[in-house]
Amino acid sequence: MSMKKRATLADVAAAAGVSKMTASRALRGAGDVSGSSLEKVRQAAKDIGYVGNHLAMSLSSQRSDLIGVVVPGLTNIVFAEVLSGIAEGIEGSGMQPVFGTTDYDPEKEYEVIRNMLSWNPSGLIVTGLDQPEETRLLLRNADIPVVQIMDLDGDPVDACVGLSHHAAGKAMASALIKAGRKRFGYVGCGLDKDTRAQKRMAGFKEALSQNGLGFVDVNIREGFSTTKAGRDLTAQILADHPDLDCIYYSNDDVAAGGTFHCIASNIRIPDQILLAGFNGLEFVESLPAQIATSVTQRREIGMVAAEIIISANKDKGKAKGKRVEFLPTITWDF
Amino acid sequence: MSMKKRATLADVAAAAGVSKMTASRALRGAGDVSGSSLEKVRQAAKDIGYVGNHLAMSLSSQRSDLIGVVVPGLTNIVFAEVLSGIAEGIEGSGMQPVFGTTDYDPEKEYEVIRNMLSWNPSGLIVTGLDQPEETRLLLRNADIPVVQIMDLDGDPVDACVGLSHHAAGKAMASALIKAGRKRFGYVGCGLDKDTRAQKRMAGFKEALSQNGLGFVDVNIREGFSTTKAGRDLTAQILADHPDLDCIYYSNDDVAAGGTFHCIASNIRIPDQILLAGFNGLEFVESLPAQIATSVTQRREIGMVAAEIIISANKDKGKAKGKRVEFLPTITWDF
DNA sequence: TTTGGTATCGGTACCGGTATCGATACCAAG
DNA sequence: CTTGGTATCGATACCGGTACCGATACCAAA
Repeated sequence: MSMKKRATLADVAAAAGVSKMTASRALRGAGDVSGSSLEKVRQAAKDIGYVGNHLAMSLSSQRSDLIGVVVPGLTNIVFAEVLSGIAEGIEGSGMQPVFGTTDYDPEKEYEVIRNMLSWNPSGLIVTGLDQPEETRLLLRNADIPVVQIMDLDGDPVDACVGLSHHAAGKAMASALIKAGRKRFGYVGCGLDKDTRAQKRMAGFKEALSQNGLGFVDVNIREGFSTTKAGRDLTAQILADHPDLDCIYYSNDDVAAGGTFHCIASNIRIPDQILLAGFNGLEFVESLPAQIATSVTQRREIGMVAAEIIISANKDKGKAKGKRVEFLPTITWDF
Repeated sequence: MSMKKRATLADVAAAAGVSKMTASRALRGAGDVSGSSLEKVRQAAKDIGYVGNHLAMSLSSQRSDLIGVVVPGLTNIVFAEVLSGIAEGIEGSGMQPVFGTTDYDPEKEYEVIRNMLSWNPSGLIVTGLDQPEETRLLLRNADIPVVQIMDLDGDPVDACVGLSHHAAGKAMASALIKAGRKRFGYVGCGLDKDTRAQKRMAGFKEALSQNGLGFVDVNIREGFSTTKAGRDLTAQILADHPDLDCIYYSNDDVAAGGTFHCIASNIRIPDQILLAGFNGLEFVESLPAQIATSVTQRREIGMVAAEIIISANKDKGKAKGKRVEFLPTITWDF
């Protein structure tokens, strides 16, 4: 039973009493097949339990129904949500996502992309715009639609979908200044590798200095963004500077930790101190204390990226160099 | 430039002055190649920028370096972490994960698995044990290693890695009873589809009734597990039963919402009420109030599943029917 | 009746690799 | 000098589909 090889198109054709080609056309819904043989082939395929072989199909037709997705990692819910959006975007198109993670390591990213290209994917979705030139060359020469996501601050290889993190940081700073805050701290994780968090911080800093302000203190840790790190770093920065009236965090996970520290230490939010994160994760609105955040459209970014690739495959050159911006909105009733 | 087709093995062979076969052997590190031609081929490949074609390789060698992963969805961090573990487990093996989401829909699951099989994957990782018979047949006939993950309560098709949710629910109930709690409530989301949450609840209920206890109230909502739902449902159940001294949640996300409600409403945790979740997500230990949870090893489950598939491919039949249990531990200083 | 167009089908040559096996060269042993 | 073993290499036949083009049948128009 298990020794029996999987049925091939030839088996189906034989069972239906037609040629391989007719069987192929019938199952694909390509034309030039009479109603009667179409029915015969379909029935035969069902009887035999024919499954088809994407490998052979892709090789011979030179296109692969595979979409490569490259993200830094999946420990952060943000990229999981992007993947989820991609999965939704390709729904019904018959495509399959293949993914690879880079751990924010450019060399690993290069290898992952290289490896993906060897599957002849119909498109590539890559996180960020800050690839080294060697990687960009790889992408450009791939001759398939490439969509870079999550970031708009930079020079895209082809299409891109996302937001300007620099602008997002700047906007948040402006909002916080307008809210009357004066003594700013910054708390973050993984700033050494996460270029988008760097850009937000830079934008934030720029807006501060345009208003004659600056960070009173900056507390950064390497490694993953965790709630625990946020709580610890916040305790630390507030021990050093009890008079801070605002902290900007690298993202909501870290900001949540800050929130928890303040609640546990009876520091009143937002009267005494205002906390601001980034992403607009689901739990933020339910926190027992209100914090500010920039809501990003992660699912939508994934969806649109997937759709661009699909439409670029249907209509060659259609989405060339397309650029889609999802402006983040700041949640806070200033 | 972009019209130029990708270099093939034949191009490399020509450039190196050897036959296709020798080039193939050289690049794969298979034997029967002299040092000099090995060097020539490697150099030629590098010069040309040869990338290789997994499609052709897989088709001709009849194995595919692809591992199919089927999860309910990626909106929940739990499955994202499993994927992350899988990515780590296959690190360095040259395999690539392809994933598909089912949205807890059995029919969609069937289609996704079917579609994946057509890529001739070297293995399949599928979430849960509760597939309908038709799907099980598909998996059994696939004649590749299949690992079902996250659940052990049931009859696996082949190998399985995970935990008993029924036992986990029971264990949590026992612990809470031992802690002196008497009036139990239950709050959950998506119980209609999530069979593992159902099993936890059933186990919990069983332990309660073995101790002459029961749920005072149960508040369930369809749809995703969100913090907001947890907060709302908790407010509701406590409005109806202000005297509950313990609530069991379908998972940590929902439990976090409950925690936030209690903090915002000045309900003392854990004196007045003890909250218990499931999963042991990272943020739980940093919450401003201590809640109980069962810590599951999600990354490890993914890693081990991936490793089983890899070893099963190296050593045919090696991991047949293997079963690995990751006992969850309850975090609470009872 | 001849001509030509349309609908339906099948033969053949690939797609880009690998498995298999036979060929060749070269050297040590008999 | 013959024999046999080992190292190296290439020709050929696939893997399971699809693209391309030619063949056939049938019917309407000339």
